[in-house]
Amino acid sequence: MLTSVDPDVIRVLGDPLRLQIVTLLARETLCTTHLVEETGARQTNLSNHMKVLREAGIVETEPCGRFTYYKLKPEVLAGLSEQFAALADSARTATENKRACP
Amino acid sequence: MLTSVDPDVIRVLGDPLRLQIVTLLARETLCTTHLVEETGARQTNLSNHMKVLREAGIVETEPCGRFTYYKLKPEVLAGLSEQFAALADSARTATENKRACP
DNA sequence: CTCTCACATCATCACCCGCTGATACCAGCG
DNA sequence: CGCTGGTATCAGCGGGTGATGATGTGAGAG
Repeated sequence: MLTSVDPDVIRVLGDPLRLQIVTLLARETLCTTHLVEETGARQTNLSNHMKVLREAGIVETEPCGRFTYYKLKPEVLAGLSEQFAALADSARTATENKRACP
Repeated sequence: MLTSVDPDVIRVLGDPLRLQIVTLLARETLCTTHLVEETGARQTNLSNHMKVLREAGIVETEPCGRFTYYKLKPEVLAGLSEQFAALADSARTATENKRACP
């Protein structure tokens, strides 16, 4: 399969702050306040990034009183892992598949 | 390990054109001319992206006469795959690790 | 030797994107 | 209820980034 990885998800994870958020969320479920403390970013900035992550389907929200908890969707990361593994696998055999010079 | 994935590599792969290039190179080793044909992008544009991919350590160049062949470095993709797998694994158990509301 | 082609580099421009401040919304609590 | 605090949304600004054209370099053909 010519499974090209979904560029959107990768682009979303390409931002350093968002990647930090994802790394934090991979350890524990956190709410916005915690993320503000951990990252040092402004709340409004965080909220923006969380929206991006939400729309990319990487995180889920879970309201708890007036707090909003975020947790990762492991299957998305697992999917990425698989797709990269497939690319790596394909790349290993591609070294010999050299198209002729024109 | 709190192996946060390298943001640089991911950001490089976040660009749709570069991801297309990587997908193509995962199938066969190609030179710039082939990539121009396949992607429809300008040569100078391609060369820019190839430079980015080269500096990110994702591809290797192999001169062949006056042509330059590019091939992927599978270990980079494999590393990404592992790191995402680790994140996904960690995320699966993180759902219960909910930090208390402040 | 010279000319041509493949490729890389440089400088420039325009545009997208993330950061910021202001503001609206919603849930508890008194 | 009204107030307070946590969160989301919106408009605007500035910097980073990708696309483009001109130019340089090096290898092979004639």
